Amino acid sequence: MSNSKLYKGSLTTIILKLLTESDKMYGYEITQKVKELTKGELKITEGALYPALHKLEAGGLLDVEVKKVDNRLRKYYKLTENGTKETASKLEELASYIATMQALVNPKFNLE
Amino acid sequence: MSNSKLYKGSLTTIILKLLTESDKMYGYEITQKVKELTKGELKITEGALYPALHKLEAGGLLDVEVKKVDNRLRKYYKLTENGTKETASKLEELASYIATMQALVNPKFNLE
DNA sequence: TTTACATGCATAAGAAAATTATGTATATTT
DNA sequence: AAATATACATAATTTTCTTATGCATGTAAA
Repeated sequence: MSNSKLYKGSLTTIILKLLTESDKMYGYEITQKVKELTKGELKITEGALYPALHKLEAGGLLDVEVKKVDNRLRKYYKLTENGTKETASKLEELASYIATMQALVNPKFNLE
Repeated sequence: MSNSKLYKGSLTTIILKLLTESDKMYGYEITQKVKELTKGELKITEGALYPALHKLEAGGLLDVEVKKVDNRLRKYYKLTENGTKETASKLEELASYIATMQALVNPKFNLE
């Protein structure tokens, strides 16, 4: 992660969401995808990414498959069934967070 | 703070923003105002709030004025000139964060 | 009447999640 | 040959929060 402190806490949500779209991804690929989607605004550091992936795996949300491509190791991660459920929950939390912050910061947005 | 991990990093922004609207506020008042504005969804804990206020004061973004009301102490905080500038910057960061997260999570929102 | 809840401040211990700094290794580009 | 890109990983430190605790006054409920 980088730049704004606000990104703290959202890395897991980002990883899970990307995996709902791509079936399986490896770590480096995730960093590149995020950089591309955010026009370089968000750069995920390895020090944040790899521990996060390991934790998601340990928690049963991701499965791993190691492959050797071009003589280099890749660890492909994919969502488990439980991971898919958790992703939906995380995305709801994010939507809720955004709505709450807009209500706080912008009087035009009122919570129902 | 409470509930979602996503609130990490946004407490300072919330405090500063509220102070642009209310001229001066004291700690307990801030907790109640946030609870009210978010329909109870976000509860700021004292363990997070008071250190945050002290840090903002130490950083020159807030000024303090102690008053005794109903035989109880209140520490009223207000934005300094520098605090007002920093608030604008923090609010831009928040808007940027929201736009970025929506681009990541919702393909309909694309960054320009 | 005393017990709970509300108001008002504060700090300390610990957890969570990042940053920064390294380390290893191979492949490609300059 | 050196720099950059690809690909993983961990350790030390920092930031920011939660949880727990402490003090003090005022009011409502049992």
